[in-house]
Amino acid sequence: MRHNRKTMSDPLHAVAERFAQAFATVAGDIADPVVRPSDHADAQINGALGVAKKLGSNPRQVAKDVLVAAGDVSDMCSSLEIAGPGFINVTLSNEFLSIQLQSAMNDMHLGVHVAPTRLTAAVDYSAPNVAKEMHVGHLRSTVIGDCIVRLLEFVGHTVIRENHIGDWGTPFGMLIEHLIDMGQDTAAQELGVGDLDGFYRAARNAFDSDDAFKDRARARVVLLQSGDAETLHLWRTLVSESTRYFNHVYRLLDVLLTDADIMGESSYNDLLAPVVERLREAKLLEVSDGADVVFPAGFTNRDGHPLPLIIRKGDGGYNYATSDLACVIDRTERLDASLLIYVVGAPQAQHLSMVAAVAAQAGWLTPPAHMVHVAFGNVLGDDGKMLKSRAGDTVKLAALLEEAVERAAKAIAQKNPDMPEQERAQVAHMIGIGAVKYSDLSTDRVKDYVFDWERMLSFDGNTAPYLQYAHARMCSIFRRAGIERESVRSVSPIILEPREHALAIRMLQFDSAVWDALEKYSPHRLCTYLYELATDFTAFYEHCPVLKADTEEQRLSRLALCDSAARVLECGLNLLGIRAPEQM
RNA sequence: GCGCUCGUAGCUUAAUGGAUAGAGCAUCUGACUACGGAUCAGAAGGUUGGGAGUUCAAGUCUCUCCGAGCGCGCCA
Repeated sequence: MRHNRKTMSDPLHAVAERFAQAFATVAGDIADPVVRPSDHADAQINGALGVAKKLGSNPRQVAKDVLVAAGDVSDMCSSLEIAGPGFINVTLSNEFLSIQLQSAMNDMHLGVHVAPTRLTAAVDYSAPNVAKEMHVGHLRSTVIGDCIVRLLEFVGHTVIRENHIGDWGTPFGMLIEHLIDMGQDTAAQELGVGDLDGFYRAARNAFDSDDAFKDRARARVVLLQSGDAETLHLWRTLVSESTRYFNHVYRLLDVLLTDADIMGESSYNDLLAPVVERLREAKLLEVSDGADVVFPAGFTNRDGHPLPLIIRKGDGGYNYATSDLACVIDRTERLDASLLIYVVGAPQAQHLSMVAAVAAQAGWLTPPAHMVHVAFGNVLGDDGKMLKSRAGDTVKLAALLEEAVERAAKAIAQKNPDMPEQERAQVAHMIGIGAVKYSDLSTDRVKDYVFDWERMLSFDGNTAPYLQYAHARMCSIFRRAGIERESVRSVSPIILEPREHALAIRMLQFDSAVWDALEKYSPHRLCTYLYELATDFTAFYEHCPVLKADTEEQRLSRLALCDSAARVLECGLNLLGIRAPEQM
């Protein structure tokens, strides 16, 4: 009985739907019931206040009229009370919750409704540079982008992952010459073990200190751009050794990116000249200080004059604006994407909005197609400044992830010494990486956050290990009970106790939690939901005996609730890109 | 100078314009030979940076001031 749901499972939506007609009747027009979560009940209906204002009548009276107009809703609500200035407090009936929950749990998406219109989305994220180490700056883009990709796919959109790696430009002259000096095999080995920074530094050093090298490097750039076969071969060595290393980090990080997702800057080389041509044909191009530029409306520089987007530099070269525009064309015209997502740091906001403005003016980005900048803040050290290593340089992402796994392994060894060595290593990976990712995803992405090992690896509070532990407990009940989880999936839950009631509502809200996170491109909203789910579960678990339930019927019902909670939690963590071990 | 982002308990933070601003950590008080104590229950902690405005209702919207960060023509 597995199917894709078109309807929403969140009971608050059901309440809103049920009361919509009553509100229309009373208001004489379509009026939003304004159903919200409540501290005073399962939900509160706030719409009467607005309607009363419009009608010039008493809000409590409006609320009364709405209740009359709604008629018998006892199949959904066990109690409706008018409170305060005109709120309607709603308590949902246990029978209703039981039916809804069983239906949601029979669905392969656990009640999350599919997108009403399916889109093709291109998500631009991660984007490391060839021959440069990935550092914490890439962590956020990669982890947030990965989560957004998973969310989009989950609700049925088609997603094209775009890893826009930095594989082109003037630095490649010196990098290739350094590669030649080192010998390809030696260089490949150095790059292969991940010492990209050492390689880059050495090349830079030679470039700065050796004039002959500098001349060779400049000549090499020309060769590269003219497509010289030998030069391209050397360039490919650099790219492939680097991507091999990126893949090592991606596997460690447990994200979806593969080689198939790589669309480096070099991929757009042939599209750069057409960008200029098409802008010229569209009569948008102007010459300013020897450069070809476009002046999009509404942007000014520090003198208050129009701010240009430079399409072609005075020396005839292209720059990042050109290739970003080429990307827009490629994504809208070749890939037919209508949702262009950029998971890029907040400082690039102005640049991206200028690109969007020019693309729109040129007709390459016509509604409903649009660009979304999923901006994020910095990772800070405990001094409140950009995270740096003790020596003061950037923190290598790989080293940071390895430390996370080590720390998690230590914690497990201490708390669960009986776990076999090999399993411990796997679980340590899930917990360590999960902790890093969750700490990145669990606060509003636009803010900076402080990187804190202690806090992210704590088993208390809003952390990945806490959620993973809650999941492991849910699973362990079935081992104790000696039955398969699947065997309780046809049980219709009996909801009686307040904690069962609260847990059921929470699970049904997975639908809106996922959509809320997706619509705002804010993974932390899903994190908050999962944390609340975990705390609701532990409260239930504490107060409602499962294995020692009064009757066999109740025991099965509660086991079904445990299984459902585990499924929702695992699915939610999965959407965040975090694994949920069954034991830890 | 102009623009963007941020400012919430000691710390880390949440909150579709809705009632008494919700959590976690730390602190304090309870529950135990425990369905995994890697737990649960409770207490205390706030004039949401200041001020004004819009609204039946503002942490949320508008304006202004203060503070922090970032951006503002040929780097990406």
